[in-house]
Amino acid sequence: MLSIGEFSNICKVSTKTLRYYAEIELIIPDEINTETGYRYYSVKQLETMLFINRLKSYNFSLKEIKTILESEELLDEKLYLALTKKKREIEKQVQEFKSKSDEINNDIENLKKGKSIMSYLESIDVQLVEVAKMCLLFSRKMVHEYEISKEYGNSFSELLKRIQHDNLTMLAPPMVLFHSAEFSQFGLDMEFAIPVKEYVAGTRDFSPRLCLKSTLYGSYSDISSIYIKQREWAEKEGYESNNALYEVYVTDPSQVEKESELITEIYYPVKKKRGVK
Amino acid sequence: MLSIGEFSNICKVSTKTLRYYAEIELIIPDEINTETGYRYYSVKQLETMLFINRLKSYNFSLKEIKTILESEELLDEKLYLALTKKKREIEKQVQEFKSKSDEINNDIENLKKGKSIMSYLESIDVQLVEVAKMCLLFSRKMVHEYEISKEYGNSFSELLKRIQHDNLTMLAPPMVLFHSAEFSQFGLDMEFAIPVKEYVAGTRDFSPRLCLKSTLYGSYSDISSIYIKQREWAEKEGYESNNALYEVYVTDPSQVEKESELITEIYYPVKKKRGVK
DNA sequence: CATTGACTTTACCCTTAGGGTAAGGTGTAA
DNA sequence: TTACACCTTACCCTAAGGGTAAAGTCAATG
Repeated sequence: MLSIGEFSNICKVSTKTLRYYAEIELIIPDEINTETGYRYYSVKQLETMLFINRLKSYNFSLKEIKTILESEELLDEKLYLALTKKKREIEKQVQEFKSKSDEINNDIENLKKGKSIMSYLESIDVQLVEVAKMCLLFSRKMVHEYEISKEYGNSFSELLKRIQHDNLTMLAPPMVLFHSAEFSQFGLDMEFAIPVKEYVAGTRDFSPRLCLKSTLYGSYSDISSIYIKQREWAEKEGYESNNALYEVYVTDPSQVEKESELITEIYYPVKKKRGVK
Repeated sequence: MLSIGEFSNICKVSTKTLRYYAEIELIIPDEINTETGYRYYSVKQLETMLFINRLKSYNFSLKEIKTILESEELLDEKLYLALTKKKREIEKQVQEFKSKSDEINNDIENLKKGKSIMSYLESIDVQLVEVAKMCLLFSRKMVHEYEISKEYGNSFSELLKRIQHDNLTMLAPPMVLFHSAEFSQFGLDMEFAIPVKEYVAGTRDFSPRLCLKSTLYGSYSDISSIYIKQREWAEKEGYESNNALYEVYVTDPSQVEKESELITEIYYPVKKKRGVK
């Protein structure tokens, strides 16, 4: 039997770690003196520790390692699945890290040229536009976060089916109106809509009037910079929010191959602030 | 002025996070109502938040971001250095992740063949050998962890200088004896030594007698598996530790290009346990 | 046999970047 | 006035241990 110190020295794992692992029942000393509480490990446990370290080096969490260790009989099958999954995770991470690295490089180049790394903000343009009244075929619902991307597909395909079935005339690309800015308990209050020519059941008038309009090229993850630019513009020019924000999907997300080809117009309905010239 | 909720919605950062950032003074609301404690952010702070998010996406810690933000005047210089450093970190990580991925692949292949992922242990061989008495030119000292790799170079080059100066005859590659298994407050008790033919001042007899001998090919990071195999062997055959462990550097680490070309012999002095046949 | 020094135990606090929840105060529109 | 949405602080939780203290234990030494 090996004391915790000996075990620690042999497998190069701190005693602190060994005590922690015993606590979470990842590897429990084969023998514990009931009087003194001293932990004694068997030589056999050295290999277990080696196995744990190997999985740890593959970025498995201790919880994951524990479930693998506990699966006695099917260990190799479980291990195979776990390794395959972990490999995919790691490869995804590698991709992410590489793009981060590219972005950093880009910023570094900008800095060398004396440009701020936030200079991309200047390329976002905000226009004040008057949007004409239109007739929307719409479908408004509360959508939960986890079903949001599914709901895009569902709702628009429903609307498009309706358009085809009733032989309606699409006047503009599909759009979504956000009647709430955030997820409540019931989800997000979204209105999926397509401008059509004919006034029929299930359509309504929509007249946003004055709007700030910006165009987002590429990934949706940069959306906040658009919101920010619009806010800044409004603040500077003395406008304030007037209605629910909406977006127009100029390119069809389901038809676009690369995220970078997406084009989305962001409309922020505003009105002149009272007391501002 | 924007309430915390508005600010949160615009830049897509949770209110919880905003409160936390205020607490650690990363971004403090421009105005705080002294009566109600309500936080109000300025539109200008939206861009700061965007900047923070960008750095966060590059894996900067909040502490790092804070120091960057605090460097007002030299911001661009500091930023440049920080980005360059972070890029190197990320690229290093990518390399590490890639080798992990390769190792996982290797394990997966083994599993497919029905071999355990720990099967590499079987290729470590442990031999019981009788080591002849030798005369060591030695230098024993307490070495701290942070100076250990430096100390390898220093100590051996001193010993080699001595050998050259005194015209001694080297009989075997350099070695290190570990008189303590772990770092104490004063470091690790290491004896750097080279077997020589001549008995002169600064030499001593060394007679380990029976030893378990294993050879480590490649990186030192796999050392614990060797220790473990030797322990297992000793346990199985009824031997126990008899003296300080030592290593022989068959290849000169300073001359070897790739880690994988390193060859190190691990000697574990043992004796037969009493009461075992 | 007693003492010393190395080893071990439990217990408590700390780390990152917030998430979750509760209890209670605030703002505003009907 | 009353809802109801929004805001506040306070407390506990996460993962994987590191650091430290106070106290108990082991083995070798004198």
